[in-house]
Amino acid sequence: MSKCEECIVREFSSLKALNKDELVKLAGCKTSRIIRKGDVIFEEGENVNGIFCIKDGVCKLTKLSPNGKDHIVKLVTKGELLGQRSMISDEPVHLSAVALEDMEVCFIPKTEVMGFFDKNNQFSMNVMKTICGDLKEADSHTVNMAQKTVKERLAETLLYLYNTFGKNEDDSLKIQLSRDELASMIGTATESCIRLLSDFNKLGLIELVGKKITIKDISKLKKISE
Amino acid sequence: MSKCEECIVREFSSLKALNKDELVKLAGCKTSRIIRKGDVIFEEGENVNGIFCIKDGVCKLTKLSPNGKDHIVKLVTKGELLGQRSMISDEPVHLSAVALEDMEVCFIPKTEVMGFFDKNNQFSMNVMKTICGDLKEADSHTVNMAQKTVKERLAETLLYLYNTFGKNEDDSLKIQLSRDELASMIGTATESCIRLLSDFNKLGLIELVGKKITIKDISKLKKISE
DNA sequence: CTATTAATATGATATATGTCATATTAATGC
DNA sequence: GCATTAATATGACATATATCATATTAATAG
Repeated sequence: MSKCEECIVREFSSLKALNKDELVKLAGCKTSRIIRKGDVIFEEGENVNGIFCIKDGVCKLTKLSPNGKDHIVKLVTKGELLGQRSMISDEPVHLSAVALEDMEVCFIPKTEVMGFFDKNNQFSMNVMKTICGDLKEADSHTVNMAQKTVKERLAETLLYLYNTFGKNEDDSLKIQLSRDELASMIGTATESCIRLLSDFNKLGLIELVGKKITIKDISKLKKISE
Repeated sequence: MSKCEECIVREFSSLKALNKDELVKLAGCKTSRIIRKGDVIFEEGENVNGIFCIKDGVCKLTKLSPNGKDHIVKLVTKGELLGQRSMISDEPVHLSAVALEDMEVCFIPKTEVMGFFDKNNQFSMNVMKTICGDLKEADSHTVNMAQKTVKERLAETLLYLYNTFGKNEDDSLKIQLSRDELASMIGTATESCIRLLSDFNKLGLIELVGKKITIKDISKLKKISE
């Protein structure tokens, strides 16, 4: 069983507030899992009863809309936690989590984590700040969806993917999303997404080679995204 | 100086976790204010350094989008708190608050509230749960904006206003929003909002008399909202 | 390696929604 | 009470985006 002390999640997440004893205790109750690309970690409405620590990989959080389409609400990557809101609210998760790449995660049961809230105020504050950050981001997304055009949202999302997940040696975006997934992030039809990517390509803002997307003109994309 | 013990905000908000001593302390440091309809309580980017307790009235929380239009993110009413996220994140507020009616609010300085986080775990949990609820709601709004039509959103919003704020003796919606504000809630142009209201009126789903809106057919509105 | 399926791409068209113009009505100040 | 401004309403039109059809290309299974 690997040590939580040296884990990347401990370094970047709310867990950084835990002391040695607490981390040892954590290591004792966690379970590790390998998750394959496309696998479902949990599904909207499920009772998760704990949190996931992402040691490696990226997943999408999606929400089913009444019309039956999935919408990608957020991408979550290594170093981050999953399922905090649901645990605190003591409710089923309101989003589904699906791996976009092979992942390595640990699961910590709710009972264990809830104990830290009582005993470790810094941990509580960290979790709260994380969720507050999520809330701010969510509000901003809502306004973007309501006020920006699809083109603006696409430009913004491409820059977000570039800034958050970086690029490969050939400069293409490191994170691989299907056109369908990209469309589901920006809230549009797949065809519209493809069409606009095609337009951006023709304008020299990006380059499309197979599934690979390469950002060519950051400043122009920024301008388009407003 | 009025007592916090008997205040409606104490009854409904996270503050219900506070004991008598804590409430007395609160009463000593709070400042009361009357706010007139249309007045700004705080503006996006401001440092608020505390929270507001809404004793009476309703306000809108708005966010300015890059294109210069305001979007109404949320309505907040008596019994609720304002400015928690900003206080916890230790950041400027990311939304503006403007009174939709005459309001009565109390302001509690940050220093005072932050003390409760350390000493009163139930209070911490209450605040966390509130913010988690806001987050869930915000995600749901994002998906609605991305996936639903303006018509669906209008129907949904009318039902929300009806269910949350109730009706007058003449059955019209208690809360008074201008067409402009309603449009800014559902994320559309004022003219489109007016047009759809007009359509709903002709279909007998609602009744329009001056600014007053009366819900006539809840189940059909529900159907439209999906 | 080939067959089958899924993903990407593009055209044609329909439709929802935004924008601009202009009434009409209500609210407000003097 | 009248003038001025703001809010509501409606028409005409432009345009962004969705939908449906159909290639084309890539991925996958057998």
